[in-house]
Amino acid sequence: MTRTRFAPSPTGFMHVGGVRTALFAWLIAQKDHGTFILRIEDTDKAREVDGSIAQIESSLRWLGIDWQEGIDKGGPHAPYLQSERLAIYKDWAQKLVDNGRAYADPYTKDELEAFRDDAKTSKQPFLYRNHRPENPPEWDGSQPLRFKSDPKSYTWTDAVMGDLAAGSEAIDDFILMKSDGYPTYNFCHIVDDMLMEITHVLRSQEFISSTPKYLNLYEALGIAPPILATLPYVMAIDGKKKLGKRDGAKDILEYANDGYLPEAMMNFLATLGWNDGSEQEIFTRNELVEKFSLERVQKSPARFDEQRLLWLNGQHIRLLSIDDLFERVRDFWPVSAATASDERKKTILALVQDRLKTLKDLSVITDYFFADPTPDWNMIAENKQLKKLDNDTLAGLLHAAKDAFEKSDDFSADGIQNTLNDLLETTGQKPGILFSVIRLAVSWAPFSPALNDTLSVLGKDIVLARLDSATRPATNQ
RNA sequence: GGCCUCAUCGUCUAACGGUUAGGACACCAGGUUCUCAUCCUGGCAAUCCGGGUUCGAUUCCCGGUGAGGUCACCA
Repeated sequence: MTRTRFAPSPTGFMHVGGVRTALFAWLIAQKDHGTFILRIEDTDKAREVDGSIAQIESSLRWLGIDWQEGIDKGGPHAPYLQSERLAIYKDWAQKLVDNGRAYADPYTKDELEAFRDDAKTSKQPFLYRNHRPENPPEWDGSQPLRFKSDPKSYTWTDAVMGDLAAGSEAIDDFILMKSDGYPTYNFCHIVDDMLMEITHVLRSQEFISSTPKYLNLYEALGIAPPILATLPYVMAIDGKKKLGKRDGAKDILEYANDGYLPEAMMNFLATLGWNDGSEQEIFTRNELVEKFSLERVQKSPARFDEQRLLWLNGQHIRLLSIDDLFERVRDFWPVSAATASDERKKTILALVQDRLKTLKDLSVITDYFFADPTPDWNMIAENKQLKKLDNDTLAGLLHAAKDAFEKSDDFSADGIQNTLNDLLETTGQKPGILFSVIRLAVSWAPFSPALNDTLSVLGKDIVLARLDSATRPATNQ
């Protein structure tokens, strides 16, 4: 049974790179009806940031990634917080000491630094094992504990990268336990993955160089490594660097606040470095679970293209039913909509659904439905059709429209269209002029839905009032 | 510097050695009685370079080049 984990360290918010790793691990577990585990790797107390764990959890929940085992849920291999598992790591470290596969590091920081400087000046890679002490002191926990490696070359198969190889120079005596009593990632992730029966380890590219070290440790521990899958980086769109926090990677929750749909984000992240081989671009969550596979993950890094994310967001907004969309946009209405009924809001929502790229767009493009807009005469002066008309003509058109609507009993969209068509004949104007005048007079907005729909939703009283107030200043000018 | 990895339109990508190298985003042009958006149609645009292997290489091999990673008491 497939068991995967996402194991972030609580050092701040989640950005898209980290979320994608979690997503891929979750997808393969879902696909196999397996288990997805959230483990928190808090072994570096200096870098820890308060509130990170809660933020990681809410980021995953927002995206719709749920876990079956974790610090909040418990599970058969609890605890899932590494700082609560220190005794376990110490036990395993002791086993390695007893087997002669680990030893205390006797050097001071300065001595180590000197070794490194030597390596650097002679343009050699630094290998601690070249300085392995002959008679290391007994490990009492106050010194770092190092792995006594068995340098050899390895070939292994990566679920994404295929066959990989490295020589013995990639193997070194790395630190297992730090002098503060905490284990290093290099050690404890291996212990935990084994104890938690993880079947697939997914992580990003930077770990590829240290994989031979891990393979060496797996051997020393006498355990079979899980399936390893290396994910290529997500790159910043304009740079050649991987997308990281210091390069402007945004908190994934910022996208939620900016009106992005979690299913759009999931679709975007999944197809960033993966495709199913078909020409399908839009995937629902279920389709992703069904179709995802590590074999089709790209080997090379992909750039984070926000334009594509924006497009996908629009596509997913259009896929939603009005009722569903209505639930999603609750926090995005303009303040003027505060007293409007749900029914009215849904009617308006149906009109603007095709115009939304993000949920945040809702506020600006619906405001004039709820509150009287402020006339902006420049919109007429700058309109390429209307600026040619003199004020009397404009006022005449507005009066004609007002008269026609006043007499009309049918204020449905169809009825209004009939009135508008009649007006085209009686005024002898082109739609480009007549409709623009009316549209601006009732909305004073740069754009709006189809005129008949807009007027119908606004209602007869408001339409007449706005046409009237647009007439007066125009005649006075 | 050693070691490791990667390489198709600007971007994301497709193409079990044989295709006019396909699709999508973006961009440009046109269409849908007004605007914006949607939708539709069309356009622009790519196999890093050099050698092999082969009747035939985007595809396989070798060598360059370029990019990234790694060589932490960080993960």
